[in-house]
Amino acid sequence: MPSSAVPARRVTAAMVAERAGTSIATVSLVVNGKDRGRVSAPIAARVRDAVDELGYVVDHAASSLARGTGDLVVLIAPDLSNPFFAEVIRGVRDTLGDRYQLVLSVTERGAQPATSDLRRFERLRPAGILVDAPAAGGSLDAAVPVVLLDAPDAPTGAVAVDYDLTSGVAELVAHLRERGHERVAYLDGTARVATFGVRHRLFQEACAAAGITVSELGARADLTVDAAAAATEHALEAWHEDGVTAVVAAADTLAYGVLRVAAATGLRVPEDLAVAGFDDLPSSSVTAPALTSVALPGAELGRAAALRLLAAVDGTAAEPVALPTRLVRRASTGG
Amino acid sequence: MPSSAVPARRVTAAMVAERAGTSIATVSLVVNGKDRGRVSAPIAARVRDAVDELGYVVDHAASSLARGTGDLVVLIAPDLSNPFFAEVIRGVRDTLGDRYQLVLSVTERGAQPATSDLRRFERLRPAGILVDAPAAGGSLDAAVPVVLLDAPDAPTGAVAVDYDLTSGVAELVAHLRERGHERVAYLDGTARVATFGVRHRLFQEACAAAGITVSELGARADLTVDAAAAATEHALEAWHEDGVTAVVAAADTLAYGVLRVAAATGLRVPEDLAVAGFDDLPSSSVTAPALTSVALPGAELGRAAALRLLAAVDGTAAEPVALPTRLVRRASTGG
DNA sequence: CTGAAAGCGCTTACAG
DNA sequence: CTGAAAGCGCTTACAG
Repeated sequence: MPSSAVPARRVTAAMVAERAGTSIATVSLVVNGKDRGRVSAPIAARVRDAVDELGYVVDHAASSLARGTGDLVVLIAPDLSNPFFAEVIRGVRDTLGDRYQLVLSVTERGAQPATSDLRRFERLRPAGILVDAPAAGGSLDAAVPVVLLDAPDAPTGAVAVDYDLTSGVAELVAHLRERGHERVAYLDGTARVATFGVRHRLFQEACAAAGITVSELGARADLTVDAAAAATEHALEAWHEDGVTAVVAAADTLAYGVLRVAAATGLRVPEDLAVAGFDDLPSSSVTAPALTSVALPGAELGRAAALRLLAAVDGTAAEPVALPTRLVRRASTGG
Repeated sequence: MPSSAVPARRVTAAMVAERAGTSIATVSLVVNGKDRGRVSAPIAARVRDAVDELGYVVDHAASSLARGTGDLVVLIAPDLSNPFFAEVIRGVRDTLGDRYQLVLSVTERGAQPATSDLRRFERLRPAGILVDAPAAGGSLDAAVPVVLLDAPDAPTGAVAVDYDLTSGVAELVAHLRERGHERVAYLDGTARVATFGVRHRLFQEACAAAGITVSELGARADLTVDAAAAATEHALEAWHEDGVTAVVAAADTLAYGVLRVAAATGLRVPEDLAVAGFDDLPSSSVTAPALTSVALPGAELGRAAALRLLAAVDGTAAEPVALPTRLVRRASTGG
């Protein structure tokens, strides 16, 4: 039989009640664990048996309609392909436990989560919504608890978890300084995400403080290796003429593009051009050469966000946080 | 105001009906586009105005309860962090259009989607479920249409879309043969996924046919760079003593681990050891050296799967497919 | 063309 | 301790 051709009959609470010789109300109490002191032990046992025998599962639509809210938690993110998110998801899931069911949603290619995405998911009556790297400036309130991840421009009062990039950036700039770089270029992302703005700004400030000049000849690209490679190809000669000896990219993925072009044009990394990124993706240890990067611990971000969502669901307040970051030195900057 | 502290009031069809001076039934017809010839133009217009003014959105729980099914499509996958999935997702989304809303679910770390995952999502009354790389042997029927992706062992009759790996593997083996390899090792994945079994088997068969010996000293690892590196470290010396000159990994991620260990131990790739993988991930063009890989076109897989799900939803039958694959030659095997 | 009403499958006071 | 009943917000015959 085709697995999709013979829809099994849906088992309802009424069927369970009939089999257990009791009422629907009692079934509901038992399956929701609200039977303590409300249902006698023998009846509860009969209900549980019937549930097992019939394979009953509470219908989500009916339940969340009656209750007003369900057990779904939605995580909206711009780009799940970034291995960084696997970590975030793991962190969220671990803290959510199995009282809640996590589902993910990716925005259209390149777009940041916006209010419209939130609206679309409010319909589902989720217990809460997590939004990663929301579009800058959008008002993101909803009829359900919302926690923002990596949203340094979140409006005051919004529940948000962020990275404190100052430590990581300071280490990066000190490292570049140590390696003798005096003139560097910055390869930014094109996405209008606040965290990119912060990375760029902090980097500029730290360079200024350390006496490093950031070349006017910055470039920007979509968050793909190909786009970054194209942007680099375009800018490389100008960088060289401008005396640039190092490129810092707003994300590891962008830095990969720089590495690819360097390899293709015979440029030695780090001797001719040092390269560094942000994220410290797993693959950054196997690029040619291995990539120096400001590590952004994804699982911790996910954990912190989930904790705050749970608090919001319970009506408890939670302080915003900023997680510390650090530099991972590798061959692309001479270790 | 905290974005999560002041839940906006939910707008219902009753509120829209009152504002438009009509009934709930009429509102339902209009918002669902079923008003042609059933609702007069002026009333329909008033309803639409009221919808806009109030920002009404049909409640998903109520709607799918009344209708029996909703507009959600669930994609269950073992590992979204693999950039391969970004492509699959893009393909699914593009063909689904916006009549359906796609949500994703990742299984617990390392686990393949199983029947229990299906059960959990049936509750949501989705229009259909897509399951990528399901656990081998599980019966995966559900009360909703299900399409399997990358499930070469799917029971007859199940709707599945797969890769035809024979062409890609044949090219890979011919390429290795051309480069003079006579003894190779295979680094398998540990996940009990059918597609891995197929890759391994086809590779062995093709090698046998081409007169290449596959070393008994195979290894296996979880689908992470770290795990693959550990497995490689463990096996490397034995491979060398066994006369192995090339390693083929069941996935690019695994091949990355081999590359890392090779680099760390001063082994030259491909001179001392050639390396190849499956997937052709975007980052495979920037590894050290760039990785030869059997390309598995993710977006096409997603598109094919979504098409078949739409057919199943409409009650139409659809033939299973096997998408063609090919080899991408790069430096890790001497191009 | 329009709306009152039944019903989707639950949960939760409420009365017994 | 137990169950009848109202209600969650829709959709869809059905009667007008």
